Amino acid sequence: MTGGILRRRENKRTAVTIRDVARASGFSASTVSIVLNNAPLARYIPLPTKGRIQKAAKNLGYHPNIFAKSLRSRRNHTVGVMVFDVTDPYCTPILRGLENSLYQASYLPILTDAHNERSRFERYLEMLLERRVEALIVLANWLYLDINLLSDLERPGIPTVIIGRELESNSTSSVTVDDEGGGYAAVAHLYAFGHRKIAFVRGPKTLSSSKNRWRGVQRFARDSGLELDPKLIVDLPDQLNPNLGVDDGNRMTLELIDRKRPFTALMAFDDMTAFGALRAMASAGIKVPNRCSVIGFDDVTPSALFVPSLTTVRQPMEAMGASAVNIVVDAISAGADNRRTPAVHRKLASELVIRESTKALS
Amino acid sequence: MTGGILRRRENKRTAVTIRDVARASGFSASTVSIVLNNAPLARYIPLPTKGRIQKAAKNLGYHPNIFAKSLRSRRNHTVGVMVFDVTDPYCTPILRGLENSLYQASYLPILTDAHNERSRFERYLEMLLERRVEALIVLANWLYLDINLLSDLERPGIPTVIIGRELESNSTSSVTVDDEGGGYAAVAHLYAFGHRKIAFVRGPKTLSSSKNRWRGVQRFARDSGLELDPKLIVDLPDQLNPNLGVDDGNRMTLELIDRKRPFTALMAFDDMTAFGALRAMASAGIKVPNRCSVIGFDDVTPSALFVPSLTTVRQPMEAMGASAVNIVVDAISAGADNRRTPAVHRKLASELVIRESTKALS
DNA sequence: CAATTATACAAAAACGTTTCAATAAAACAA
DNA sequence: TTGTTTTATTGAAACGTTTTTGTATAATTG
Repeated sequence: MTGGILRRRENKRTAVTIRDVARASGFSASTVSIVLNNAPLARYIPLPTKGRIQKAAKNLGYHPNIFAKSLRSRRNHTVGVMVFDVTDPYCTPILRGLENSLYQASYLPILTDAHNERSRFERYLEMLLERRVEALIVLANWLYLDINLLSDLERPGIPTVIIGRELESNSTSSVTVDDEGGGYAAVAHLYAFGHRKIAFVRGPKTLSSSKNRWRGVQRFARDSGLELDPKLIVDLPDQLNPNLGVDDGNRMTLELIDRKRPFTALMAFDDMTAFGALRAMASAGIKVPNRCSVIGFDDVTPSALFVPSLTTVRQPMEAMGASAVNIVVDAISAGADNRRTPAVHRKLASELVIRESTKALS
Repeated sequence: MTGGILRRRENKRTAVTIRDVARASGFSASTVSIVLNNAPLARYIPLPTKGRIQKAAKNLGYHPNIFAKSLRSRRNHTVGVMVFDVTDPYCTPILRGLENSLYQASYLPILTDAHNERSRFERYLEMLLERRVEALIVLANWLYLDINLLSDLERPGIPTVIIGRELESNSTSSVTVDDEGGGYAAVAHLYAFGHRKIAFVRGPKTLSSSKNRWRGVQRFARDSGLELDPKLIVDLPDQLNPNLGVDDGNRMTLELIDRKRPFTALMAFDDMTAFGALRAMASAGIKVPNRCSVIGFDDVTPSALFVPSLTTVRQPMEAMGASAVNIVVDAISAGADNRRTPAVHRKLASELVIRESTKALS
């Protein structure tokens, strides 16, 4: 009645094993294994034999037991992906990039989310290592707890790459965006549009990207002679939830407005902050971009949807994900050949995306 | 020099096994296993013995090899999570819910993203089954290719739940939101605010949530006597990318405006569509909510951030994720005890969230 | 005191692969 | 012819667990 050849030993829900294939094809389990895996020895096996074995395997619907396979080969084609907060829209495009490249390399990701809690991060790290993932990709978005996280990540003997942040010790690979260049480009854009009174909502001090973006701003200021007015600079507080960046951005912008120090453009730490700023401006009756331009950073998905759509500095997030996979996959195969690979550090260029929220001063 | 007791057999990077623990503690491997797993027999093992074994294990830094463990127990505490598009903001909160509940149950998720491609979905399904994931959670966001997907999902003999859609055949568990109730609540809200000329941008016809939300609208219309003007109803085209819903929403709204048929409120299929509508209104110079109210559906993260923030019908996404995990975890343990579980279908209530984009007619 | 019954542990048999070493036949070389 | 290499296949030994069964002792019973 069933189309296929068999149902398996009646009641017992036992899977078909390599020995079943051996029996059905009339060869030994060894030969079957050799043929089905195209092992080196397969060179000596004549075509007809191969054919019979493959046919038998297909007929029986044979799928090698992956546990047994892993036990022997000590590999499982799985990598651990650790994010600090999935709900951060910054994550998703990177996840997409990771997934896509992993798929092409026939790896599967185990996803963990630390909720920005150190203990949870450690527990997950433990779990992933116990499962013998072949590599670790850490998505360090909005990450404060770095001090000894570093040591945690250097312990395990598997390829590791961290996205979005470079560890002080260079021994762990990293993929970052050129924050400084991005910061530079952002002010440069405002400046080119004629803005001179520019307000800044900087990121939390402990975030390295904060520092780097600001460094870019300073460099541009020196290069161009732009004056950075301390009265127009505020800092986001340290804060564990990226989505709350909006509230902080809103609050800081209101404070800025409150200072009665006029400005015609505002550069926000990131897009979330910029959203908050837009809201603050709206509530203060300041039209964007007519009375004030606003620029963000990251180019998260909502930025294009907002009204007005947000001018921002795009991080090539999918590419960053792809790059990270690239690094660990290389390292994995190097490890398989007993070659040693040095850590690699890639810094990707950011790109200015001009939309509606910035406008030339008339 | 090293704090811990040992480095392992010098050069050979071989892990510490249960036999090492046995040797170090002076007991047999069986005993060690029994103690470390708290197997039933552990009842007969005196405390001192347990102590010595645990100490030895800790000293050696013993971690059971999970491959071997899985091979014996045929379990791996892993579930497959299949989404159709991670970049859909609707996914993230659900993912968070899934992750959180899985964590509590000590399961780890393998995440796959079908990119809305049938072939990719099938390949991933294959991969997950080969890995013997213990359950499957399918996140059917923005899903068109359901016709034989259904049969695919009923084949594998593992607990499966589908979020966001109910399959015609009831044999696969599902977690859905009360779309009809949500649709009802949405119009009811507009109606309560005095709106009578209401425009609708309905979802793609092939989406079951489209139909159900509309059914809710119709039911309210009957209940209240509200007249649904066909001239004020447009449909989103079938379309594979949820993020493009914004463009479509924009286009459809412009068309609606073009019809010169006045309306004071617009109900969009979902938040993405509503964002498009907001943009269309802005470009047509229609102020929201003063001249026209707009309501969405879903309550994706950006909805709260928009200016004006979006009134919408919230799907309890985290709860949906949690509920799905709940269902499969129950089914897994039922399966372990050889009990049979029937498919369960949960329909969660939606919740109206009133924000700035709707306003009472004055 | 003999006969049970608990208690405390261990040997060995799986689980399903892959791979090494062995064997045997065939092909080739001298 | 004999000896060597190539071709074709296999048995058995891992991989590191868990679990079943077995065997001692020690404690308990009648």
